[in-house]
Amino acid sequence: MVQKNKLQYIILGLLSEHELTGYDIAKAFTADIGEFWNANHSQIYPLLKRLETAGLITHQLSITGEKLEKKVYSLTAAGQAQLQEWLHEPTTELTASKDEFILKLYFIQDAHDPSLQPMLTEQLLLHQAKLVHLQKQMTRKFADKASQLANYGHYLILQHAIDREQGYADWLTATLKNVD
Amino acid sequence: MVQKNKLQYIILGLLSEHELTGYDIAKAFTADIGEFWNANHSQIYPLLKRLETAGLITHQLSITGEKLEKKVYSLTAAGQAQLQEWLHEPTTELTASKDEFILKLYFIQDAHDPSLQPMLTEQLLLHQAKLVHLQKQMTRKFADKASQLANYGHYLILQHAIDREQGYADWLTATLKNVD
DNA sequence: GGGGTCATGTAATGTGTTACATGATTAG
DNA sequence: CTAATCATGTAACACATTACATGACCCC
Repeated sequence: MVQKNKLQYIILGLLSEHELTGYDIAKAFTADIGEFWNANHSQIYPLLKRLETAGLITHQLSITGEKLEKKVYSLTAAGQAQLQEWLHEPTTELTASKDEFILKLYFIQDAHDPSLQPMLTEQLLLHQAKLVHLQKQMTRKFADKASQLANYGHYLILQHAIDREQGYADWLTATLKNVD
Repeated sequence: MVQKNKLQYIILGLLSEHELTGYDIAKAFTADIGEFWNANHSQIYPLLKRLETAGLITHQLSITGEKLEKKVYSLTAAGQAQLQEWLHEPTTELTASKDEFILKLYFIQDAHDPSLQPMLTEQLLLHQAKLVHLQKQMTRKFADKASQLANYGHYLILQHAIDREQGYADWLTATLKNVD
């Protein structure tokens, strides 16, 4: 019942696609997954060890150049089963997104507060920049129908991220009009 | 840059409106603020002590009934200053929202996965229910223009929450159509 | 040979959740 | 009189971030 440690499922999920090193997994969070989850290598390396002890993953050493050792991890059958179990379990929690800007806004009582306009403008620029970044990713990764279907989940969440940023920007724009 | 304790600002912000007990503050997270941040009383009580030691808030005892003691906290001038500083500081981080459903979706490669349809439907019901809840709050709290202006920040973020849920639901609906 | 990246780890600290613990008041 | 809520706290644990630490490889 106690649904915990989601990072482990992300690791299992990533390994279900490709063999990866801890370093590769950490990088994934600066790329696409970073849109929906964050993790640092200091969290990942210990967890990889725990998952291996639990029999969900294994690794084999690989040498790059003369002596640089890499641990290339892959899923075991037990790990694959664990991943599938998580995927097919109901998802009933709607986690509150911790948005600092929204928090600040909440405490601005006065509709004519002079800081409102610059604050909203600052956020609008941030979200517009993110939107452009996401749209570039979309055209780069999913230009044709075939690539969309080949990695459908990824395509869907990228579309969702774009919609979300567009919605955020629209709300900011509409609010700015009322503030002027 | 040091990651700052944001909960402290929420407490300062809440106290800038009214005097409150720790219990009241905890309750605020099950109400409107819960949409954007979470905190339990076990986190709040120790922080209240820390904030008081730091001179940002004070409390006075109040007795309910025969002997039930309440600590009613209020902002000091230093606390008010700290709150204003935070409010007027730029907000440049766009925190990744940790959405477990999106995470699961990411790992579903196959566009024809049979679990896709029930998963999307489950989420749609959740987000539609939340949307209805938020819309009720909106009509209950901000029916007239005067109440909107009296608590403008609150009005804005409630509108944003509604837009967000509507956008989420729209995306799910559109995705379901493609999955059928 | 130097800067950026690849690669792996631990330590210290900070934040968040669940459980433990107690007792008073109020509304039905 | 009893269940729900009011009210406050601590302890243990889980999760997350930043800093510390080391060394190899690759391209210029």
